[in-house]
Amino acid sequence: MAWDTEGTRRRLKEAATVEFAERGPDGTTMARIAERAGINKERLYKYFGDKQALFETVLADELQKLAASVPPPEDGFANIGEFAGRTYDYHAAHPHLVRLLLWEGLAGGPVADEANRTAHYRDKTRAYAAAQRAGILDDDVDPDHMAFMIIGLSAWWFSVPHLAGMLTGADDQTEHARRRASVVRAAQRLARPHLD
Amino acid sequence: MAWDTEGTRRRLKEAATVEFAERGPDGTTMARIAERAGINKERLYKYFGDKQALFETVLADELQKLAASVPPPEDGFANIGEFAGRTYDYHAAHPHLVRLLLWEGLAGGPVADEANRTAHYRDKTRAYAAAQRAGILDDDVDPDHMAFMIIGLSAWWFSVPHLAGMLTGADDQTEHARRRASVVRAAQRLARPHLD
DNA sequence: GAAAAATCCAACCGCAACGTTGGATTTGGT
DNA sequence: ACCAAATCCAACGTTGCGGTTGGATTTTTC
Repeated sequence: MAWDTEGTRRRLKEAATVEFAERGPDGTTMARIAERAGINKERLYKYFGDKQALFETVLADELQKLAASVPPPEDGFANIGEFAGRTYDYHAAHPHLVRLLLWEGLAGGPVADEANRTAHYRDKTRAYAAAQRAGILDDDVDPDHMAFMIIGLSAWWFSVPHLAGMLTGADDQTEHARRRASVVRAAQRLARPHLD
Repeated sequence: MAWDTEGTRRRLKEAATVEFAERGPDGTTMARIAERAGINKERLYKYFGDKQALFETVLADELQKLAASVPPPEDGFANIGEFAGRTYDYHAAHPHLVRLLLWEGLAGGPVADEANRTAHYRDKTRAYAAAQRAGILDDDVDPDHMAFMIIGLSAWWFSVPHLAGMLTGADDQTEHARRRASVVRAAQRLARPHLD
């Protein structure tokens, strides 16, 4: 088998993603990551530095994937509900991400990849503002807050799943669909113009 | 000084609340809790058992305080916006609680005080359902999901403060007021009946 | 075939944490 | 005065983790 340094790096990062999402930065051990990847623990340090750096790499990577998978719609949020729905779908398919995000916020350490993320959210806010000026979205709520709350509507379900469970019962197939529908409706009600 | 076992218990619990909220179950050490309380570490075990049990006690206690401080309004959610605003205010004044809740969800261990909490949420859902039947709230979204999302609108700001910061800038006094206003408006738009 | 790079392996250091224990000391009740 | 309960104190055993290191082994490259 040929040397495959990119593959090694990727396998380590994937294992780290799973472990970090599951147990958090504190609960995760470098030995477990290596074991899960089937690669010697010592490789981790050569490739990623220490644990904190590895965590930041993992999180930055996963955020990139989200941004690539759920781009802001070309219609300028004309169908904001479906946009929120697609965000919900992404989180449902990749529950790692929200968990990593929460671990990061709770730990209170450095914010991974902060410059890029800030720029990304600036663009997003601009897009919302443009949609408001165009009359596609209501301007009842400031664009940055609207962006933040739309994210929240989708992600909240995966942020406190035990609370969701106590309120709604176990989330089987039908409950999952029901939740998605609620997210879509809530986003519409929150952001679409209406007469009141 | 007289023996004050209740006071000892309370001081330990308060110290534990601060530490657990700040660093989470993993990051918190029993020694630090005792040190913060100014009480010998060994007392913790006599009073609360092990670390996990202490954490559950702390969380159950803080949830009781929230329920006592922000009761469902007597007007049956006629002013749902202000109700969400008061919830936001409580979280702003007691940022411990959301953090404890998130640590619990992420850790994935046993749910503290599950029976009482489930009952509490059942009642809450019933109250929302009644308000919907009375025409005070829109029935566009199922009552359990509405309750869950209203909680989310208030708590999301404190769940991912670093994300909020990247979107809105630092949260000084004015930003704080702005956020509260957005929560109030969002809750109204989400739940109040309107013609569309 | 030799040198260089990637990987594995195993052991190590230092440290910090959980939970316990055995006793000394203080306080309260009777 | 005496006994029981609450507290303090200091040390312990054990476990586990982060990060490093020195070398053996395999693969690539030239």
